[in-house]
Amino acid sequence: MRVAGILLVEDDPSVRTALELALARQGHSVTSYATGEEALDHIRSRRPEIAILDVMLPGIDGVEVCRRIRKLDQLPVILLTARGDDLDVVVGLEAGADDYVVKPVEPRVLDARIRAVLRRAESAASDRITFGELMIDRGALKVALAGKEIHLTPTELRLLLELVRHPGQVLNRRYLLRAVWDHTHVADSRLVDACVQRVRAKIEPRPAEPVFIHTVRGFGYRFSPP
Amino acid sequence: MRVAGILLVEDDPSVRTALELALARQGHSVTSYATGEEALDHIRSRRPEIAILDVMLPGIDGVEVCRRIRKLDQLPVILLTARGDDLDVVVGLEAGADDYVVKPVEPRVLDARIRAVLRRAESAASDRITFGELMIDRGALKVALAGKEIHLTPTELRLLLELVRHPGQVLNRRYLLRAVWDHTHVADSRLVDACVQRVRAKIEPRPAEPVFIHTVRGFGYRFSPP
DNA sequence: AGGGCGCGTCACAGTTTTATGACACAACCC
DNA sequence: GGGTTGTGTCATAAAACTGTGACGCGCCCT
Repeated sequence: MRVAGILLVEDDPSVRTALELALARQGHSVTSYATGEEALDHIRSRRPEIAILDVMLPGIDGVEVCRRIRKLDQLPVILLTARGDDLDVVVGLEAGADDYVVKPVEPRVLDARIRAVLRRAESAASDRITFGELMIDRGALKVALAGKEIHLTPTELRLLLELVRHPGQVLNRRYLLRAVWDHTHVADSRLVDACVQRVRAKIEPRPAEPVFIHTVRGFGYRFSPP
Repeated sequence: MRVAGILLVEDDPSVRTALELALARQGHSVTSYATGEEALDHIRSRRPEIAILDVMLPGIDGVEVCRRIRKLDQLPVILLTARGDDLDVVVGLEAGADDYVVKPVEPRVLDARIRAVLRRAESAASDRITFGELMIDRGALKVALAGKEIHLTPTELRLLLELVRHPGQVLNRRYLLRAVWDHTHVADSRLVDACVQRVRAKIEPRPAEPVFIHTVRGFGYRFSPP
């Protein structure tokens, strides 16, 4: 059975607990928060596969959380709302939600929706992408250079995927530490550098003059296709 | 739903019509041509968001069309080819294609590829500002003058970004020292001047008569676009 | 015109940042 | 248990960056 890391945001404690329990019973692993702020704070380190957001939240509402998630990520989002607020549906979908579920919801229905959204997201995102000679298959988690498959270790792969997710953008070490490792590390560390070197040694035809992962002195690293 | 203006080049009428229909059904707007010449003739006026090119074409083949498109534009390109011609893949990617799809292709798969390529192109193009000939990409931390990339050191870049953040405003040295450096430096030194000078040497076409960073005697410096 | 002052310029050595390879330890797999 | 692989840390080398201060010029004021 496919299992997903779910980020749940719901302010009503009884609803939250009930959903958490139901989803856990379906085999999902759930992390939940009562407010959008908390969720946004932790989204990078927890790296969920899908977010389920109540629309009515204290502080930042679910639609706004969705909008912000979309700015950072392709993360699929399902919005939860009380029955029959049509306006919400339009706003929610405009904010980039993948699906919309009306409360109260049967756990099995929610589970089906989650799987549908994940399947869709997967088929859209799992296609391999190519940057010149480099092919990355995010579905199969495989990397190939000039048609030859290359073995990357888990950490190396996470690092590469993180860089590739933001092509052309400079990502600093702190960000990478939080995104790829679990921010449980000291701030000053050459860890990122070391891992970048390892990835370069594998994917760069000439590691001393990298064409994919560029060093931006004083700031971080940037993945940009040749 | 996101909709794209697609330029399709395919010589086989039945395949062309089928693809056109399928893509239109996914919500895209499609313009199609049977030959590369026609496509290149019209590419400027139609301004598509993405090109889908069959590799085997009478006259100029798809790879060559791709190469020529790349000379004029950043336009994303997906190549279509018959199954299993590995050589084509390499040549195609060398010509600068963004992705490569083997015929026959499921419309949904092609659609997913299109969206993936567009998403990538979009996120790569964000966060830039231009002042006349000067282009500053804050995401990629790149600066270019008249299309030519210019290397700025970290401090130079931070200084330029700080100035650019307040276009038209005069920023004094004390402010700049605190914003760009770590206010751990002596207030009176030629530090800021020296750095401004270094930036000017790189971005000003005629450093003696600056058009971007102006000196305001007695107060500080002002960035104002020409 | 003369003086005062602010600014531009420059070279370079000390400092900071990154690359690289070695190594130790942990996790994992027979 | 013995070997293999993955990962974080460190030492060192190499490269790049930057502060400094002296000097000269030109602007501005009287």
